[in-house]
Amino acid sequence: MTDITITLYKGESVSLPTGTTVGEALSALLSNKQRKRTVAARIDDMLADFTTLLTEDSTLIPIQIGSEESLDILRHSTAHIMALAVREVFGTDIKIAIGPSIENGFYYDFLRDQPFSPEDFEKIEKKMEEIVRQALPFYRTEIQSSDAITRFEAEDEKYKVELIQDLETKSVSLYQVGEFTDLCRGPHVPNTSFIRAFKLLRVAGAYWRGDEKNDVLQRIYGTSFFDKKELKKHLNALEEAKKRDHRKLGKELELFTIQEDIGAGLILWQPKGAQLRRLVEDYWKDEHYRHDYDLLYTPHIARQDLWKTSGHLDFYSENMYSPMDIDGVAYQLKPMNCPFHIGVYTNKKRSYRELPLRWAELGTVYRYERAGALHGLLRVRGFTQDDAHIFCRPDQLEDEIFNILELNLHILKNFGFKEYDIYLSTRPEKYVGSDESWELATESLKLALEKKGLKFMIDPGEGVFYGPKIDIKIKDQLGRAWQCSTIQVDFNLPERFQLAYTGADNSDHQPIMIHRALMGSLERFIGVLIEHYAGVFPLWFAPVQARILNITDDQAEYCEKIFMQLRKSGLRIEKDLRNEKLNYKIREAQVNKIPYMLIVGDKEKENGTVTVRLRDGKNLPPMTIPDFIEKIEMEVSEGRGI
RNA sequence: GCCCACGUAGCUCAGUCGGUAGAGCGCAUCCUUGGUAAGGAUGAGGUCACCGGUUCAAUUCCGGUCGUGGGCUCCA
Repeated sequence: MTDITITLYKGESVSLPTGTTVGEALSALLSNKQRKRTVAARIDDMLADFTTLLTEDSTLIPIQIGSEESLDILRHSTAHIMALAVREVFGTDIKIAIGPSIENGFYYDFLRDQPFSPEDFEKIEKKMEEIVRQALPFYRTEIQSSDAITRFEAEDEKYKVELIQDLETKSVSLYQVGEFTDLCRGPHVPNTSFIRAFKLLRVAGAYWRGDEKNDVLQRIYGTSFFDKKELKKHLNALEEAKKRDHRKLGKELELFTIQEDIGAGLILWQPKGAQLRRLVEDYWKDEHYRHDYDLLYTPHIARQDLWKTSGHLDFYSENMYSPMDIDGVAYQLKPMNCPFHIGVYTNKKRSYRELPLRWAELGTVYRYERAGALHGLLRVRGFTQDDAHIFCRPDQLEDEIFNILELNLHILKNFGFKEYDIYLSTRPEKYVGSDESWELATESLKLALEKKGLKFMIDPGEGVFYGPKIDIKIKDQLGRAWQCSTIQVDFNLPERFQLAYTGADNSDHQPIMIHRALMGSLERFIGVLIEHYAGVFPLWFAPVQARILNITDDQAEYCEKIFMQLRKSGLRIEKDLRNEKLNYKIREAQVNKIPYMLIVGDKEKENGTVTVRLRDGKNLPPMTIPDFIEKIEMEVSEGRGI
């Protein structure tokens, strides 16, 4: 038998016989302690288990506990253990589909008539613990695809058969743990004892391969970690997310409500929420004006013919509401603002000298969303986009994109979002516009991103049919990503509406149109803001900035006076002069997350001051009303960043 | 839209194996005037989501509709 050289990445080498397993090689190369923390290895670009045979000189990168990859492997392995447990508890009549690791956990899809209940979860978890205790190894085998098909057909595992058929490979790998053998690419942890901390979280319906024409499967979600502390931390984070849920906080803080008799997906902004929204809107408008945009207002309905011209009736009608008849002419609610902005553009003949035109509007649109997709403020049927359209010349495109990115990040940063996932989506299979224009636009988007020094990923073929786009997902306090900003180049509408400007050569040219939204929609953005801040809004856009609390009725008159004084200065101020104890009033203001409590007793009344309590419990020394106003105004202008 | 679960007072929830319902918070009134996270008493609030069916009787059982939640799908 010949020897091969196995090298540890950035480490030493050993000479071992051909056919040595990865596990054996790692034992030779790593200390006992380190090997115990290793779950698999990377050989070149391939992931391998401990049982993988080494037949040529190789370099091993150990995958150790703590890395992203190790968690992926662990969770994938846990999914297998769950499937094994499910079949041990409920029998092999339950058919298995797929069970991958996902962000923060894993799932496995099963075909079973009855739904899984919480008691079932307990049984499955108990069985899983038993399996884990036995430290069962994962065995990998490679077999001919045809043999695998025969095998799974015999077991009546139709989903597995379908998967293998679609793979169209000669051979497939199988993993066996205990009595359970599954089609799987691997790798897995060496044995089940690595699975130390897991929990099944919920069950939900899912279609086989995500297609609603297929069988509905039951998907059990769970999560898994290498130690109990990490699991606990994760479960706490889930609890925290629940506490921050904008639907819950929206109700508690009286920001918005959705009512059954008004309609699903339609938001009613309550006074506090309306105030919050107004602040976001005003800030947005100010910033746009400062960045040389002009503001538009356009209607909510338009003649159906307009939507024919724009093409929305062809490619967007399933999202549009049925037409209404006005004097025998069909009108439809707008799902987008673009045709209206185009209407402003075509109002007169345009010269190359006036480009770029930057027009912004908080435009309310209505889109049909499937009932099951609706979700609080994040997915609704009527919403207001922070929309803008830029009409420019090709030579202006890159600068315009760059400027949009600047404004975009400036606004997001000011609202406290400092991390993003950025995607550049390129030409899809079906598209309109010339290849040269796609080339130019895609390149401009890319250059602008690079010039701004932004990291981005390319989503090949994921652009809209009318042009390439940049999508920005913002990361919130808990690290969750939300799709908000989008910048899209459009070759379609300028063509459909025959947009033109007169060039320096005195002939007509077609402008490039850019659609963009920074917050996406006010509804979604505010929903994300609520969760990001857990309802504890910074002073500059807190719906209520301060509340006056008197200690006894004796100070009521003085409180009324300073209330009006503060209100007139533009502060968002409330008063609580009820016949309640101070403790009680403080608690309530605290629960309402109000930034400042102005406490007024006899001392303050005599001195013409207020004592300021912050929502973190700290106290400021008594100050006069003008001093307090000045303090607030300073803090607000700092927050607004203008 | 599809699968599963759910819908009881303004809110959070309990309850009725079929005989029209309860708590806490909130609200109102009264007592209390108390300096940094809930003072006390009394009281008013419910077509038990809506529409049908079964039944002597339905909030409870059955069917449908609407809505909500977790997913699938889609997206601002």
